[in-house]
Amino acid sequence: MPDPPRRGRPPDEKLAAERRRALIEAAYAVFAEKGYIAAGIADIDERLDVGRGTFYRHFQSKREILDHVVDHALERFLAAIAAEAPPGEAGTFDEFAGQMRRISDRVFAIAAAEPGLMRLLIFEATSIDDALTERLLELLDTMTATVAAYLDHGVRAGYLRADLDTHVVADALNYVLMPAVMQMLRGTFGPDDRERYQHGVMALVGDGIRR
Amino acid sequence: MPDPPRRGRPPDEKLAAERRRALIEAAYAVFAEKGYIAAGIADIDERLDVGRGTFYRHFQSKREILDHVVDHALERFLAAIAAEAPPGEAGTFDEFAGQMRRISDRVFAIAAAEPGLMRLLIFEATSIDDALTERLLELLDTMTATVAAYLDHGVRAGYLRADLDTHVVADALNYVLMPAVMQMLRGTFGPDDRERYQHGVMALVGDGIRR
Amino acid sequence: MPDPPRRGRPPDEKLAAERRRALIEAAYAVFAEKGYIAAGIADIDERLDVGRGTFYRHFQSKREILDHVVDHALERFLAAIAAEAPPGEAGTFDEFAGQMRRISDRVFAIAAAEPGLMRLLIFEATSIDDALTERLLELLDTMTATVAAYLDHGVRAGYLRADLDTHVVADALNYVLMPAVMQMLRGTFGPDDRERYQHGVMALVGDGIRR
Amino acid sequence: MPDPPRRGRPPDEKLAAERRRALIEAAYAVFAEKGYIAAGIADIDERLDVGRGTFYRHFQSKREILDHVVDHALERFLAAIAAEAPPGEAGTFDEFAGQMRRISDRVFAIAAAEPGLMRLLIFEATSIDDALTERLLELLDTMTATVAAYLDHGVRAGYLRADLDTHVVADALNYVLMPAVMQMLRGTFGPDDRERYQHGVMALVGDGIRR
DNA sequence: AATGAATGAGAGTTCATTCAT
DNA sequence: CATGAATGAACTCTCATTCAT
Repeated sequence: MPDPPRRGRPPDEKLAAERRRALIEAAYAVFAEKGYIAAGIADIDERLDVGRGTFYRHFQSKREILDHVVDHALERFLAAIAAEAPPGEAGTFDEFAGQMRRISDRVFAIAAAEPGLMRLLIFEATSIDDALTERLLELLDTMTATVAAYLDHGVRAGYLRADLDTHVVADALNYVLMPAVMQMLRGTFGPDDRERYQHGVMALVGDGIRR
Repeated sequence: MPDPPRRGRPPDEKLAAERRRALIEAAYAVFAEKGYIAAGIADIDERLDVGRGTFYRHFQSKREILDHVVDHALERFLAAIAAEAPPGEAGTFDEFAGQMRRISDRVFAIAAAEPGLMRLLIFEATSIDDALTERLLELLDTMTATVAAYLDHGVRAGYLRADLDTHVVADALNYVLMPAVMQMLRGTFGPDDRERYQHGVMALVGDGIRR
Repeated sequence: MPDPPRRGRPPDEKLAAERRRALIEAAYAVFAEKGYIAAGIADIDERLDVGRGTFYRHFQSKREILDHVVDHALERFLAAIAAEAPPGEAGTFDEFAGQMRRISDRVFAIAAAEPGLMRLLIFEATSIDDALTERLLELLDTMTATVAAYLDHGVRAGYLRADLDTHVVADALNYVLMPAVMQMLRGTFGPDDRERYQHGVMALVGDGIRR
Repeated sequence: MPDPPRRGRPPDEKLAAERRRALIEAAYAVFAEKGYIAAGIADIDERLDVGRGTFYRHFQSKREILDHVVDHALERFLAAIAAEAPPGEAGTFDEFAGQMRRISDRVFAIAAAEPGLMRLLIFEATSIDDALTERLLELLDTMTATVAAYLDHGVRAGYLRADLDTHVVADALNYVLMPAVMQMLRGTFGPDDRERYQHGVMALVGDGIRR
């Protein structure tokens, strides 16, 4: 005999998941707009026009939903990096430069689309929690390690200088994105500026790392 | 008609100015330690052992004193840069490199001495206020403009590449300090790391900008 | 006109009654474990693995089911007393003492088996409601009246002192159980203590009431 | 030179102490009326017509002020006992009986004056906190130990039975007050009832413990 | 001029109860 | 008839700010 048909309204897990998603989205929007600390649970509820307690059906606390918002964001960054072909694909410096270019394009695209998210991640995280700060720093470490892997391959393949301190260079390359990101937050950074910026950095760094 | 002569003991303006200074200093220490948001007016008052209301005799709000604290901090950064000999002094690339090195030494020294201040400026400012964010970004602009002036001189003097996009390079140079600053905030960045970092960056960038 | 014959499956009254019973039992367990105030409707529902709303199909409020839980408990106490042979059965003081002993044994047994229930009845009831307090006090009155009936019989039968204030003595006898009950709630009252306690009380009171 | 005169409004510790006292009193009244759990901080504030935050200037939490309310109450009980002449003063059974009588008079007086307090202590304490329950049980232990000391003296002095289990009897004597206290909470226990009760208990117990 | 007691809006969170499905 | 998602009032507690002294 199969499971007896359960009485009543089925738990509709899709609905619950959808609510969670909607709440995370609303929280993301509110956090991005006002900042995590200034934002209130009420702002999130009002954005969805739900009651005060609904939030707490789905998340234990304000702090918890922040983790989900951050998860969401980190996944996007990691995807932006992982979408690129692996280091081994590049046989020449120009191919390598193309890889770097595409990764930075994707990061820029995220920053352009979601400046509030960047602010939340880069600037507010450290005010909130050691755990959160640590997660963010781990993301940066991951990005550094990824770029370092591309550099290491370049050294082995012979198109980058043998004496590169690849870890330092990778760190610097990552952070070199920051002035552009910060100018995006100001709203004074259009596609032309971005083009100019990427080109300038490559011209600057290119000779420094090329063999 | 001039102000009528005031009766009684004149309000001691020097004393009031001193109080203000002391309050700003205390606020500086408290904000650096706990962060602006987590800090309370009470913390500031207690540090000076004055009553709760005294604060409001000298400042209109918590937000107002933050401006003065930030003034204080920005001055230090600007002084760190201004202390260096003007661009015109450097006649060779090596002299220029020495200038850059000394500026970055001073910035590192501030960051090492006052990590809380860095956190406040870099990470918390944007959570608080658009006006404050704007001020911070202006500081970055000033730093960029300053470094760009050194670069422009180098181009004119002939020891830097003629085709440098000096503004972009200056931006990037400034932000290249950031990974180091962030690692300082984590407490995982000793003097050796700093030496290695500065050296690595210079090796990387040197060839890129030198003529 | 009689009720028109209902269409469809008749509401299964037996099933509904069973649900009620199960809910009361679950509430009993939950209230005994966590206390009425700390307990939530959710705890009751979860214990039966039913939905949140089911509770409200059978009871109007948290307060209402408490009445039923208390009913249940009071019945057990009354049964503990009623199980004893009626006063008329005892012809001698020793027989009377045996009756008292057996009644107190039964009350102790309930307390030992269900300390949470005792806590609910004795200590929490009065925090909740005047109506509930009143019901509890009526139980005590009933117990007093029952014991007084045993005493009255003993006076008439001649084995107890003629000048006993039977109501006062009955009251006192009931409450003399309390120190033991309270020590049970503390967990510092084993069977030996109970034996010693009952024996001590009987030695104390025996001479006071015996003719 | 003496301490320089401090500027500003002096801390006026008397005022603060008075506020504390007033708050404890208000809390006592509110807790006695509605019970600790049902009472809100707002009730206390409104009773004194002060703002919401004033409470928290003087007490860290709702739980903390309860401790002070309970302190207050326990002191009264201990004073009621300590006011009696020490055990050694009684040379005869009648003098001993007088001592017991006066102690119980004082306890009754407290219960009559403050039924809500009794309810709070006896009935609600155990719902709140293990720490509070423990404190209450310690009070009961103290009362038991005190009465046991009177009994022990009586045994040594020869006017009480040599084979008394003094601890058990003391426990029972203490709790024998309870029916009266509970009836006071119902408001159905006037001075006559009390007289009758005390007399009845003494008649009952007197023969049981007297030599 | 300085004090610190007082304020009260607003925060995050809980939970008995309702009701669309 | 059962369900469980949704509700929202009420809770305890915080803290920037005010003001009588």
